[in-house]
Amino acid sequence: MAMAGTSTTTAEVETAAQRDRRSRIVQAALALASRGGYEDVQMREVAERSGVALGTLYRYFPSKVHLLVNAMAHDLERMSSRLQRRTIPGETATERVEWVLEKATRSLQKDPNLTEAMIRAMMAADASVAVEVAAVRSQMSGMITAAIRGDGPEGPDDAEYAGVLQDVWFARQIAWLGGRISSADVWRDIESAIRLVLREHA
Amino acid sequence: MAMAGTSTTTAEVETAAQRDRRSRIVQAALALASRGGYEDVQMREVAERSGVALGTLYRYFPSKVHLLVNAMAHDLERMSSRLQRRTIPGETATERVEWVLEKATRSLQKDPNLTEAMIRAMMAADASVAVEVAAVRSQMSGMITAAIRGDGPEGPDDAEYAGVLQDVWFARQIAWLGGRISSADVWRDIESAIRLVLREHA
DNA sequence: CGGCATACTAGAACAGGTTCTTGTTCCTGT
DNA sequence: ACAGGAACAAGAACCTGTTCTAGTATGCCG
Repeated sequence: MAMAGTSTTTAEVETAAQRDRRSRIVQAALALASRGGYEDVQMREVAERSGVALGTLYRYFPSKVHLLVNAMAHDLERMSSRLQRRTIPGETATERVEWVLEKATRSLQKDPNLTEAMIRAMMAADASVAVEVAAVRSQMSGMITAAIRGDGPEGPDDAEYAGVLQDVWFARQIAWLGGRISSADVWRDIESAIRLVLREHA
Repeated sequence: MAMAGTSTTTAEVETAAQRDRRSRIVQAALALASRGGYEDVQMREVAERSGVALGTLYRYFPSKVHLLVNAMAHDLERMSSRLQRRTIPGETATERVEWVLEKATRSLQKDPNLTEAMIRAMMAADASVAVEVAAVRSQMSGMITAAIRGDGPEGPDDAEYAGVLQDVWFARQIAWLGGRISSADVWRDIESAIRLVLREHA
């Protein structure tokens, strides 16, 4: 009885082959998402393309939503680390946040199908995906707060600003997916929200 | 050819029996949503409970999302017309908006399963549901702008404020559904967004 | 009344996400 | 090397939203 734990069980570590499978799965999902959006990411085809059995796919990602939210976190991570490697241009917080969010928006909307798949997955996420969703939000919050403070000190309300802006950002993306506003409106509305939230932040 | 139109075709009018069916369907959907949320609203059971064939259900509401968004619009309409019949209490725009949104939030969260079903449907809505979704948003915007102006004149930015607040409101509901924040946090975050957006509005 | 389009019923059929079953392969500790 | 369990493959099976089919009922126009 004693010493229950990490002996025979997998625990946390993955073999190289497993990292490989996981990566192939994510790549297949991204490719399919890019081709036809959320509904075109079919689990049977993801499995086939990544050369794993359907059951194995479900062992790695317990649902389609998990898979896509994971892929989104992965994408944002890349973008975020690219950002950290440079100074965000702009004199004011407003300018810097506009720069960052425009870059993020543009980068995502360059591939509308992929964006649609990711946003839709974020929206469909229930409590079982909380951890993955939190990772995505944390990435975005980090980018926004970094832009707010520029090279200055952190403000006490920065996190709150970032939260509201992120909410608006997602909501506008959904409105776009829902055909209620155009792609151009997305950016116009986000920009206006930035000015509204960050007014008086010279 | 001439005079195409409302002769034999159904056009817009519904017989009493049809209004009745439609109402029974919505009621059945609401009951099921209240029982177990979005996933418990199963189209076969809605059909059975409302005494119509599955095909007929789909004639009235072309998808589960249409059905639930419609139900939500119906609900908000009741709430909105109740609001219009009284004066919103509060000295400042902030107080009045807080009053209205808290009432709306509380009213919805009194039945969490029902709320979950409706919000999830709103999020899942694609372009084909744009009209119904627009109706819901318009109801909410109306309530918020009415609260902002109180008995005063309409401000030029009221619609924008209402839009941002509504985005935050929905986003916080989703965060709650996604298990990322608690029911109490929902209200705290919305309140803080109201103050942020409406600051300096005495 | 006789057509005739439309609405409706009952139920099968289809589609894609998810789960389950059976047999095989890989890894780990001894 | 080997026993035993975890991971995997292949595919059937299940569930629920959606669509389709065949037959029946209903209302309407001549």
